[in-house]
Amino acid sequence: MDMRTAERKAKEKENLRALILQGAKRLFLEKGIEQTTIRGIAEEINYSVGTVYVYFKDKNAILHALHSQGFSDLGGRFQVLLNVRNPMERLHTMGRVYLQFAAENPDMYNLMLNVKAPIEFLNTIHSEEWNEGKATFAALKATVKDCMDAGHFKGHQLEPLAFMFWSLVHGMCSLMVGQRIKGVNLENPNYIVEQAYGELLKLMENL
Amino acid sequence: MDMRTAERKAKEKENLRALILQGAKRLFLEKGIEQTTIRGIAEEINYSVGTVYVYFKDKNAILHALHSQGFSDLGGRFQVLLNVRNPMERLHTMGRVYLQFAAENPDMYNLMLNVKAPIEFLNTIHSEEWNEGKATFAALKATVKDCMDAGHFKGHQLEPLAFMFWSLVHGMCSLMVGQRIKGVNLENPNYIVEQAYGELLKLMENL
DNA sequence: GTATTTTTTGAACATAGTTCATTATCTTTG
DNA sequence: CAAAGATAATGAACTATGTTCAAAAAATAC
Repeated sequence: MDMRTAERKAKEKENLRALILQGAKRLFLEKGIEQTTIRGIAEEINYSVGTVYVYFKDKNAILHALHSQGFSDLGGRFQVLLNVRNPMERLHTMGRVYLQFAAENPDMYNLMLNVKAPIEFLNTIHSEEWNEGKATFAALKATVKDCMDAGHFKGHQLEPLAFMFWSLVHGMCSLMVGQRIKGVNLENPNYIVEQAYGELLKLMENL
Repeated sequence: MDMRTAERKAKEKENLRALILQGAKRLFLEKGIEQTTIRGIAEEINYSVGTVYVYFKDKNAILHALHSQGFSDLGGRFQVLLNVRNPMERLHTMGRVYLQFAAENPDMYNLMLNVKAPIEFLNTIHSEEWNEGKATFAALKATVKDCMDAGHFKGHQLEPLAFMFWSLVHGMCSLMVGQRIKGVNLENPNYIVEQAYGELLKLMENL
């Protein structure tokens, strides 16, 4: 095959893959994960069902790709942390950015951290590395390490401590996106996450 | 209809309802939520699909009933807390019991706190009260209140603080049952939850 | 311009949840 | 006890989904 032709074809392939993903994302954000069907995606971009399966092994592969985009978005938001010099303040801001991301993209957050599909996809192929999770947790660990290097959290262990912070913030997000907050009889359900995060900061004030 | 007959019929109805739930639970624990189908449940107990729909409005109703059983189980485990007099120790133990429950019943925990179905079921009917969640959170709040009455957590607010604890422990459980822990490159993934919980206790030592 | 390769197609299959007219069973009544 | 009436159980049928794959269409090579 001609060199230029091969190049162009590769590009077209990549474009169509991106188009499918774009359609999938549109449906996903608009109607949620349940209503995002292969037929729906195909129709959205005016291709046939079969074509979708040429570019993605199965539905899990599509959901994994969307989940990766979500982490990419989140990573972009973390860029603001580069401007925060004080490590403790950076840690606080990181939590706020994370919380805000989940609040603004509940379905996407759910896909990224709760839904089984993306992880199942990794298990069916052999590489099986959850790079998105690894990178995100590494960023958190790096920030906690900076805090410790600056003399905070004396007597604590880096990894378990970082995991604890992640769990705390993820727990709030998970309860939020899983709709387990309203219905639990809170005095002030709208602000509970902010208030609870404030309690954490209070706890950490002298550490 | 005869009084005795009506009574017996009511009992038979209740029995069949329980039988369906029992079959559903068996399938659910054995094969997970995806593989628990109405047809499977019907076959498991040697009834037809239609019968299942006589006793439950839809699949969400079944999943909601299972989710309630899960909370009932968890509530049973909390009984040990009655023997723990010191409120701070009671709070710690509560967290451990909760963590252990999730570790031993990952699919059930997922159904109780992450899966949409039980909440969707509540939304379709009108009562819409998430009693299980309310009761569980109330138990946590009561314990935190005892701690505060005993002079701990000065300067904190009860409800946000309790929500923070819940989020923290739930976050660990959620990452665990959502299989987001392995694959994140931890030094010691098997003990991370225990270690992280230990970090929390360390943080709380002087509060 | 024809042959070959690549890409796209959509009918067909398996499996879900759900409905409901029909059948079977049980209860009452004369 | 037998017929009529009420209640319970049934499973075929409908819709919708993920998935496959032989065939058609389009692009490329010769």
